[in-house]
Amino acid sequence: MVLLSKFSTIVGWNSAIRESVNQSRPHKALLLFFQMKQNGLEPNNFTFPFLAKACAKLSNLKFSQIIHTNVLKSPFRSDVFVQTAMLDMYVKCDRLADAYILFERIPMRDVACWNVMLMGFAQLGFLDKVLRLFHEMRFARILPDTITVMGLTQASLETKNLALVKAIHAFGIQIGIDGDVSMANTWISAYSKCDDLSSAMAVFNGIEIGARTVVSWNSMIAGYSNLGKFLDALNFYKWMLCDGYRPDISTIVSLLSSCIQPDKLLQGVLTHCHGIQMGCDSDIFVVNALISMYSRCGDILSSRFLFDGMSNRTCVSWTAMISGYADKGDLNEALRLFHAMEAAGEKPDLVTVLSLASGCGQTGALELGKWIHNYAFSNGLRDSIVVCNALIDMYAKCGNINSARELFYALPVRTVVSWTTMIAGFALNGNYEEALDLFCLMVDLDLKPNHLTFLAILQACTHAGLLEKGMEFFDMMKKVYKINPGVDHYSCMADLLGRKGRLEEATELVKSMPMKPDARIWGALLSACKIHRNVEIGEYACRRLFELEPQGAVPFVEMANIYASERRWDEVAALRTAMKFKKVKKIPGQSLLHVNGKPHVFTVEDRGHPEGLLIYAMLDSLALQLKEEQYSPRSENFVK
DNA sequence: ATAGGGTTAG
Repeated sequence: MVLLSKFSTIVGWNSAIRESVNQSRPHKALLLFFQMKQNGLEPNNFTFPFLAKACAKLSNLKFSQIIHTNVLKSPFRSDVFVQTAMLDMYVKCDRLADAYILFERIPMRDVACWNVMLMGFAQLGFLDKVLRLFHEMRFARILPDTITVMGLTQASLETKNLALVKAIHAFGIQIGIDGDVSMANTWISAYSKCDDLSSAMAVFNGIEIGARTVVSWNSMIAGYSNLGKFLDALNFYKWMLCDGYRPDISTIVSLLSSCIQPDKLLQGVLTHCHGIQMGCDSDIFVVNALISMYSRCGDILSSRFLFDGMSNRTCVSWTAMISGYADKGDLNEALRLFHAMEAAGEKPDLVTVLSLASGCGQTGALELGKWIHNYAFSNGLRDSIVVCNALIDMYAKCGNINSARELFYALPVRTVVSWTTMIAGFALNGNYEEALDLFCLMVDLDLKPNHLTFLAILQACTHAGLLEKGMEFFDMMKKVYKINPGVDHYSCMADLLGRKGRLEEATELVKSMPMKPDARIWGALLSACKIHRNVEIGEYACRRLFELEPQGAVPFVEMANIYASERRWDEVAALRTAMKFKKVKKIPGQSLLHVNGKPHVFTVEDRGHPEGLLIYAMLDSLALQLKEEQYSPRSENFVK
């Protein structure tokens, strides 16, 4: 009886449709709309925006077009509310161009229309387009509101432009919208995405305590999580709980993403437990985050357990699982899942291809890499600069520098990442001259090298032994480009100086570093001392290295080699005893090769390979040939 | 009618 009266008027239908949309059941809303039409009732200006929202949530173009046709046939086709809803619907279905055409045809555009377009462009990262729209909007004397400023903030985020975020923040204060919580939340996340957590904190503290929302807390937690600061994130979470706020899915996902480091498995498991206790462990976002957390922390079996237990996997779930296997070096399983994904009707996207390509680079799987290349290009990813960069990197890491070069020169547009990848690729493959030439060309073209570009060129100089060039670039980086060198840059320079026998300068450089030198730097210095037989500095580096890694065998072995080269046998013997006493073991170096898609692992003096006899016979004959060519391989290892 | 935090990669 109640039902009958409810559905006898348009108002009844509208409220039912509104309810469905608000409960995140867009399909039900659309179904109600079709039933309503069958009952002979026509939608009005209140119905259409709800239907548009349903289509937007589904991101379904077909349904959107049906709704749009109904609008055009209705008397509400020039209602500005309805038109705005149509714009938003097309934007959410990734049809920005269609939306823009509609937008230009609206005679009386109010602030909401402009905001929809602005947001659409902002979320795709078209900063210049957003700024132009904003200027046009001001020219049309439309007053910007909180949503406009949120759009501007989002657009400047894509380029991590902190100065622009600050300018927009100032503008927001100027027009008096800084008291709005949603606005403050946007600024919190904007600042934290630009790595300026003190500004984010200042905005957070500026919100009245009673006015804070779960989103305010989540934004702060996400800010710390993205920088890998688990403890700070967890403290914020604790305060949030103390203040009586209930965490939601985003809170748990953010906390999980701060555990994505090999040594944070325990934190990850505890967060998982807490998520279960809070009842948010079955949400697809949380499960996806868990899969990637477990696999990145090295516990791929837990990832797989969760993955296998999922009832509906999205592209993200598959990709998280695939990249877990690819990073681990298990390309067979990664590929098997990739095919299973296609068979399950889920379309691999750009990220899936990127994960596989980087997996191929890491393991040197050239044949599979070629296949990925072909797959990417025949699936519309030819124009993706990110994919091309990943492929260049993959070819370079697999040692196929010609294919890498070919791809690079064929690119229609190149980003700094493309240049950097290519320079690093040349450096890795011993094409030092090409690396230097490319770097100079880049500078000539007025492109700005970044800290990674400089790292690549310094590595090229180090491996080629070009001391003057290296120093020149190191200076250029600091003085011309105002980039502060990181640990890796110092490491390169110390290595370069050390190889050239300038051990005192190398030591001075390491001591002058503004950050704590890591084990690799002391290791590089130590092996330089080995080449140049410097006991004094060697002992110093050895001690520093021992402080950092008490269980490592490398300092013992290297130092023993230095003593041995000076024929100081007593010290060699003492070191050997110390090694036995400390129970340090040297893990033998390994070499990995892919032959016909199969990995082959070799260690020193390893005769275990099925074709070992043949391989070593081949090596012996190579050694003979080298001798005939008057090349004598050097071996400085007196101690094995 | 328009909006804020969260998953995969770099």
